[in-house]
Order: sequence, then structure tokens, then C-alpha cells
Amino acid sequence: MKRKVTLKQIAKELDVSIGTVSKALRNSKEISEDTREKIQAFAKLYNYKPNNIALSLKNRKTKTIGIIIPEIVHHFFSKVIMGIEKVANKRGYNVIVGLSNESFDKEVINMEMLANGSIDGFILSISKETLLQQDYHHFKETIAQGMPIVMFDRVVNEVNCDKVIVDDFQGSKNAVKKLIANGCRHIAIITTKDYVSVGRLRTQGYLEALEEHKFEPESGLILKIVEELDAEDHLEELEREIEYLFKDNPELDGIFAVNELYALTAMKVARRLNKNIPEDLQVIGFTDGVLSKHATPGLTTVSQHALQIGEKAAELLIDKLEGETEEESYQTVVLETELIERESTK
Amino acid sequence: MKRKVTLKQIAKELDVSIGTVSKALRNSKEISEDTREKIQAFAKLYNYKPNNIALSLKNRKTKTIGIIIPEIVHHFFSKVIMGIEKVANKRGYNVIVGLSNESFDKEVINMEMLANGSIDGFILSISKETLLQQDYHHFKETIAQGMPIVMFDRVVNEVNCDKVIVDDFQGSKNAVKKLIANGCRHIAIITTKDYVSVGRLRTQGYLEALEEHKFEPESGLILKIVEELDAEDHLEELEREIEYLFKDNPELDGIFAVNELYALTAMKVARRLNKNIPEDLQVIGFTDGVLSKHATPGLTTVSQHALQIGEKAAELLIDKLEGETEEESYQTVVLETELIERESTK
DNA sequence: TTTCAACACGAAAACGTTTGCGCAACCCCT
DNA sequence: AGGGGTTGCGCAAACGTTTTCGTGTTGAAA
Repeated sequence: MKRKVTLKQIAKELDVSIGTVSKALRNSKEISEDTREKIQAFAKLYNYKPNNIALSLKNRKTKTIGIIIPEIVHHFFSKVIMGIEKVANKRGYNVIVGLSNESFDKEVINMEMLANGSIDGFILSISKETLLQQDYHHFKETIAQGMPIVMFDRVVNEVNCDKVIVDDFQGSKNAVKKLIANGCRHIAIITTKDYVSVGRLRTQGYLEALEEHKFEPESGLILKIVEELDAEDHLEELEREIEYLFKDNPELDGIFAVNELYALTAMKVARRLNKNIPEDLQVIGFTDGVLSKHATPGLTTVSQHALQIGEKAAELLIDKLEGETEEESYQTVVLETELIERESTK
Repeated sequence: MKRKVTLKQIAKELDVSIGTVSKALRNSKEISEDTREKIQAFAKLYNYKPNNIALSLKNRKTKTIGIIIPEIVHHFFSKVIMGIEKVANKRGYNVIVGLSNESFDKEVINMEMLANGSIDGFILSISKETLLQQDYHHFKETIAQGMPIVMFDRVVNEVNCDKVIVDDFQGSKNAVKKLIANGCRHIAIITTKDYVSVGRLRTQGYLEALEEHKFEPESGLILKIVEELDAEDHLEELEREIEYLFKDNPELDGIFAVNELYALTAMKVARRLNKNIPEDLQVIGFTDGVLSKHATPGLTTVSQHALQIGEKAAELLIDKLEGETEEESYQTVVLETELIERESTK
């Protein structure tokens, strides 16, 4: 087992100094062509590659981006990672991933673990627990120590940093307007509790669309799901709540759900209640994942362009990392959503 | 903006040597209680945390695991990552992710980038292109340099290392036997080309099950999909091929598909052809992802326990990293699959 | 008063790089 | 032959740690 070769070993073998080897390999013209070629040949033979850790220590930068997300088994988040990885790779960066599992403590611990030299900057989406507790000191301290952060999707006004979001409000509004244009008169929304910023914004979009068309918002048509735990584990409960929604509102003919799962579950319950989609009931979801695409009927949905979110976030971060200027100016990039029409609407 | 504080700064501030500070913080009894307390108080005040990079350089280990996978927007792979991250975190390791995008070159580049000191070991699943070219030199060289590798799911005999796989053969066999037990007499398989090891094994399981029941395998019932590109982008082509399968085999009453997408598409085509599931046609897929769970009808599927795969792989790797013994003994852990029955079978 | 252990701390090496600077050796010109 | 400019290379510092070893001071025992 031949361990990785270092400058020192090459130097000893060729009877020159370490510095000479380094310069020769970096094609410094301080070194004669003779020795340069000799050293380069030797290095190639032994497949020399500089040690990243040593370089990181010397340069005080790791060329690595830290990503902290609430969960990874999730189409949206994994697609964002894919976008980040894509531009990070292109620009010579690696990507290190930490999962918060929607927990405040894990978010803090993960960030502390990475903030001590392992990475140059963060790209993250805030955990639900953090949003609920509204404790953002770990973000602020990280930024204060000179480590840039780019937030995406679940962002928060209290923290001053670059952000990449989609226009949740407008996207939702457009979706609901689409339902209205398609003839729906009794439209419900299935959303989350308000502390999740995106849930709140989407609910506002829904209300605004109704208002614009002089529809009276009814509290009975607004279903806010508590998400104490992973929704996947509480499907029956979700189904029951949606069933009540249908039973309480027999005239219901349109549903806007703030995520795929809610939308799919709504369709499932509707089918059980012998409602035809899209004839009796039209459904629109949010987030264009695999579920929407392969559901039957295909789910009309508001696409968030997760890939672009990741790409943009990575670009913002790397630009900041490599920019000379120390100026503190932060931008919030808002990406437009897109309504992808499938069979769940007319 | 107060940058991170170092030992040197503390030392200067308190007018002691760097070594003293280090020892005091590590509670060495070489240092008097007085100075120890003084230094610890000061360190706490300035929130001193040792620099990971410097530690990595000194200790020659990074406490970081490199993961290379073909894609991340994929229920199976992201769930494996989740499993890896879980035990990695518990044991004090971080996780750095590289994507090969099923490309040989990207796989090589990613590995080279990480192998130069950034990580202590790899957990990976081989890209399709690599499997096709059967060029495994990058794995072998990495191992030869003393960096351990654990492979999962897509593994290969030619490389000597720890492996974690599911019993694809047995899982498939059981699935097909289930179809037979349920009364199917004309069972097709939708699989990949043979160079994908898991595809080949699953096909073998299918054949074995038929043979055990004295069914004559028919080549017309074996549909091998070419996967030059991402299947998601070639859905229509996939649908067409499956449609031919149905048309050519009117008596078809059972389908075993080696992944979720093939199974779902088969169901979709069947529905279009007015076949009822599970009355006229029973379908079983492989990989228990979100699609199977939320499809209509729910897809009976062979679960791979992705989470456990990740956990086991991480345990194997970290055990090897922290084991004193230099012994070269590799194990292949085979996890059992599980048939999850839903509505697509009787 | 001398001797010696215990104590408390500093110096320095090491991990693997890069790079500014110093310094010989050589050549050329006067 | 002496001065000045090039050429080619080595030295050493620096990044932030940890740890071994050395050393000066103290106090007590002889």
C-alpha cells in the first residue's frame, strides 16, 4: 500500500529542497528547465497531487460549501442540492451536506461543526422548529464571524443575508385564479400553520385571488394542517381531516394545496367519495415533484424550479466568496413560478 | 466582524505561550489551576473552537466521509444518504457528497478531488457508464493508496472492498412467485440492460421463479429497456415499448418491473388499454419509494430498506477507519428485501 | 547550604503547502 | 580584475493545532 506522496518525499528522493519541488510543479521560472522537467516527471510518475487540507490551511479557504437542509428524502430539496452541486463543481467547489431533520438543535450543532474551518460559506433552508422558536442567533453569529450565508425557500427577514426564493404569493394567487377561471366557485386551501413562511405566503396568495374576484373567504375552506411530525407518518390523520373538509363543504369544487402530498391525498379522498377529477373537483398543488408528474390523474402544479434555486444560491455564495469587495450588500433573488397544467384541472 | 479566535491570539492576549493555552483548554494537569481557569474563561468568552482544518492536517484524518452517487434526486439514493448521515453524525463524522450523474468521467474527477486529503473514506454506488465500460481502476487505486471504500447497491466483483447490497435475486424471485401464487400465468418482466448488475440479478430472480414453477420463459415477455439517458426524459418511448409488450402478449396477466418508474408506467399504459388492476393485471415493482406508496392503485413493491443500507455502509466504513488492525478482510453484507403488498396485486 | 523532586510553563517539531527573500555562482562588460 | 546583473536554488515563515521535551523556579529534605 503506497501512501500518497508529498513534496517532502519528492524533495528527498531528488535531493532538492521542498520549495524547489513546489516551484517546479507550479512552473515557476525561478527553476531551471532541467530540474523542472525532472521533478515534474517524477511527480507524474508517483501521481503527486497536492494535499487539499494543507492547502486549505495555508489559503484559509476550503473551497467547500456547507448545505444545511431540513430533510434530504424530498424531491424539492434534493433537486436544490443538485443545482448547487452543479455550479459548485463547475467553479471548483465541493459540497458538504448536513441535515437538520427539522430540529433546531441539530441545525445549530451541524452549523457549529462546519463553521470551524471546514467550509467557506453556507447555503441553507431553515428548519421548522427554528421557524417556530424564532431563534436565529446561530445564523447571525455565523455571519458576524465573516462566514457568508445564502438562504433559500424558507427564509426569514430577521437575518441579513442573500436569499433565493420563489414568488410563493404570486404563484399561489395565479393558481387560485386559474381555478376560478376554470369555473370553480367554492375553493378550499390545504395549507400549513402560519409559522412556516412559505405556507403563510401561499395562504395569502389564495386569499388575495379570492378577493380580487369578490369571493368571500370562508374559514371553513381553509384547512391548516399541523405538522408536528413527518406528514408521511400521519397519512390517515391527514386523510380524515380532508374528508371532513369535503363533508362539511358539499359544494366544494376546487382545491389548492400547498404541497404535493396534500394535493395527492385530497385527490385520493375525493376518489373515495366518488368525485370525478377534474369534472367535479379540480386540484392544484405546489412543487413540481415526481408525485405530481406520475399521479393519476396528473396533478396540475405550481413549479418552483428547484434546480434554478440551487444554481442561483450557489452562484450568489461563490460570487460573495470570491469577490474582493468587503461591501455588505445583500440581495434577495425572487424566481418566478410556473403553472404546469396536467389532468387535475380542466 | 470579529474573525474566529485562535490559540495564538489567546496566548498573546494572556501573555502565555500557545502550547500552554492548548494544554489548558484540554485540561492538562501540567498547567496550574489558576492559569487553566483564566484561559478557559477567556476562551469561553471569545467562543474559541479549534480549527478543524488544522486538526485534520495534524491528525491526518478529516472525520469526513465522501459519498459518490449517480444521482441525488432519487428516493433510493437520498434515503441511503440519510442513513449514512445519521450514523456518521452520531459517530462524529461529516458527509461530503459528489454526484457522478451516471458519468464515468465525473465519477473519476469527483473521487480524485476528494481523495487528496479531503476525506477519510468513500461510500459509493457505481455509475452506469462505469459499469458499462467496466473500468474500475479509480476504485482500485484509491484503495491501494490506503483509502477504504464501501460500495452499495451497484457493486462489482472486480473490486475488493466492503459492500452492502440487498438480495436482488431472492427479492425478485419472491415477487414473481407471489404473482404466480396469485394466479398469474403469463408474467412479463420490465428490466434494464444486463450491464447494470442489479438489473441482471433481478432478471435472474424472475427466471428462477418461473423455472421453479415449470413455466417456460418466453423472450417476448422480457422487456429490456435501454437507458442511454435519464428515463424521465424518455417517458413516451418507454410507454410505447410497454404498449407493444401488451399488444404482443394479449394474455399478459402479471408484470414484474425492476423499478418504480417502469411499474408505474406499465400501470398507466394498462389503464389506457382498459385493463383493470389488479383484476386483469397484477403489477409488482422494486424499490419502495414515494411513487409506489402514493400511486393509484398503490403499487405492491419489493422494499430495499435504503435507510438500513446507508446505516450499514457507514458503520462498515467508520469501523474500518477506526479499527486498529490493518488486516485486509472485506465483507459483503446482504440485507433482506421485503415485499410490501398494496393494491396492485390481489 | 547543597541537592533533588515537583511544578509550571516555554520552545520546537510536526502535519503539507506556498512564497518572499537571501545568497551563492556564473557571465558579461569595462 | 573588479563590479554588476542574471540565474538557480535553499531557507524560513506562515496557516492552527497538539505534544514531547527541556528548563527555570520553587520548596523541602539532607
